[in-house]
Amino acid sequence: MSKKQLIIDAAIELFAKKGYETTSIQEITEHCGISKGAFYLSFKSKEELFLSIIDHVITKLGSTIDHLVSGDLDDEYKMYMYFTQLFEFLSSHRDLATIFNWERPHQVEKQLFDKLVFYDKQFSYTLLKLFESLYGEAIVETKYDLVLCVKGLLKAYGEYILFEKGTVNISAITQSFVDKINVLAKHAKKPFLTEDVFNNYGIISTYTVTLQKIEEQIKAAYERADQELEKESLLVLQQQLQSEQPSNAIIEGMLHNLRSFPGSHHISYLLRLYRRQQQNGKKHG
Amino acid sequence: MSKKQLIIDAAIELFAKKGYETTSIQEITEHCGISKGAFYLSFKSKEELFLSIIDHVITKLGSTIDHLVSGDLDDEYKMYMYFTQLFEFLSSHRDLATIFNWERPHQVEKQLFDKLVFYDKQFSYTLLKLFESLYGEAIVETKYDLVLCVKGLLKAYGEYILFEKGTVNISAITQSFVDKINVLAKHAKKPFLTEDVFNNYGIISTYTVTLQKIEEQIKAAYERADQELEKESLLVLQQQLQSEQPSNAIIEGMLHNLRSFPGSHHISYLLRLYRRQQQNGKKHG
DNA sequence: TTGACAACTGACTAACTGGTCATTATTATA
DNA sequence: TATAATAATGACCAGTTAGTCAGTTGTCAA
Repeated sequence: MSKKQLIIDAAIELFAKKGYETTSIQEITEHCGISKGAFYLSFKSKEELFLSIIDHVITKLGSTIDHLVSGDLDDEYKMYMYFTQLFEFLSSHRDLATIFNWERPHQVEKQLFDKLVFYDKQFSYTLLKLFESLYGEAIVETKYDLVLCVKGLLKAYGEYILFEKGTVNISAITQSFVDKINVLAKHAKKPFLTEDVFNNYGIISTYTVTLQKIEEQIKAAYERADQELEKESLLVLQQQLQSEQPSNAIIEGMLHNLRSFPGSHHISYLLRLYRRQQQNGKKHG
Repeated sequence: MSKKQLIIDAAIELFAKKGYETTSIQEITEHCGISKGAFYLSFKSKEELFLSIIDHVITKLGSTIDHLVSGDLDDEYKMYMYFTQLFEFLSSHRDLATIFNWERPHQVEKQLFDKLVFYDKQFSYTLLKLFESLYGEAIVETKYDLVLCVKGLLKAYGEYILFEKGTVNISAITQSFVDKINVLAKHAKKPFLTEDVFNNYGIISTYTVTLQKIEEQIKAAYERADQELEKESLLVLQQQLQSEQPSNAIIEGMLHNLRSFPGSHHISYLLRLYRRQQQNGKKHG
């Protein structure tokens, strides 16, 4: 196992137990039997470690779940599988999930906050699309409200899973969960979060990826990067985005160069979204 | 305004903005224009300040809501009013609610953790009783599950209120919320959290107040106390609890002596519960 | 065996923490 | 006004923190 992974694993365990603020780097290094100096060979700072862990969990969860959404399964079954995976992930990566559940970044820590807000919005958007294709016209008035409620239910169920020390019956919990979604979708007729209010709240659909936002991320990543290849790749990437006719191949190549670099997953995510938006724009325009 | 209140107000503002761990006493004292030494004239430590804030919020919320539960209003209306008060409290004490929502004590901070867990259980219990008297036999299988779900929904709605900077339509939000509870109570038929599972989870009804637990709290309070009257009152209270025939009058008197002492509210809460338990025990035994 | 290079160490720094206490300012009392 | 009592101060303490860097150790090719 790489040193980086060793540190991440120790940190996840300790952050889950004691919290980010109250866990010192000293403790982390002691816990995995390396020196303090060695830590700074792998990470530039404590904050970078934390960002790294977030990327870690997003990548891990994303790789098991993302393909589900884009697959062409039956919608009902898709939803069932989606939450099964989610609950399974929670129960098999309890420490990781505990950190996510407990550790809330305050607005002060800008980068961290933005990132989590972004993933949250993405998640909401995924749910919205799922519900739209499942229930169609029936929930046109209540769909935004439904998303909010389902996220709330998820928190309650998730917390139960994290709390419960023994094994959890994932199948039973998922069935119960999906039942509730069906019930709410079918019978709840007094939405609070309608589209109007919703746009103010701005959880989901109003979030558009702009070139500027991506460039900000690239710039931030550039400052964290230390290897030449990474730095150059980020520069090339930025140039491509600013040019009139960006080359698909070069962009893909740069992302490939950056794949082991913390934060690159987020950038490529943004890029994918951005391109999808552009295509939709063309279709509708 | 008393110095204590001045500090509490400043602390609430800063804790909400920056978090408990990352807010220093220096910052708090600077924010209200007093010296560091003056802080320690009002509070023994940073932790006591935090415990004080919790008591503060519980007392504030409790005094506006508690009488509702014990009053003899129509159940449906009672539920509506209950959540109205709750949402109103959230939106008019946003900083306070933000702290409660974001700041999670880790098991390490034993006293704090116990206290919050306790209030959480109390809240669950209140909901359970409310639902039982509202829906009766219809939810006998699903009531524990319903409590869990409602708490989840509450988190989602509550977070929306905290997030939303402008004014919030409390009436609309409550109607929507109550509608969801009704829908879930009527139609959700696949409970996950049945009584069995529930007892393991142990959120609610399995929580029994023992004399030992109360004595622990008194002991902890004794160590925090600095005035003679408080100390003596706590000692007398403990003696009364241990004696064969505790005197109601003395206990009430001691609680009265302690009413301005942080934490006394919690102790009297426990005592009320304990006595209720004893009475129920007699009835059923 | 040598030497170049990378990996690693842990004492060290500067800043900050919660908390203390001798000193000073303010107020009440005589 | 003089004296006692109380309130408030901020320099100071011991401890901890993230982060650094001169020096040691290990590795491997020549």
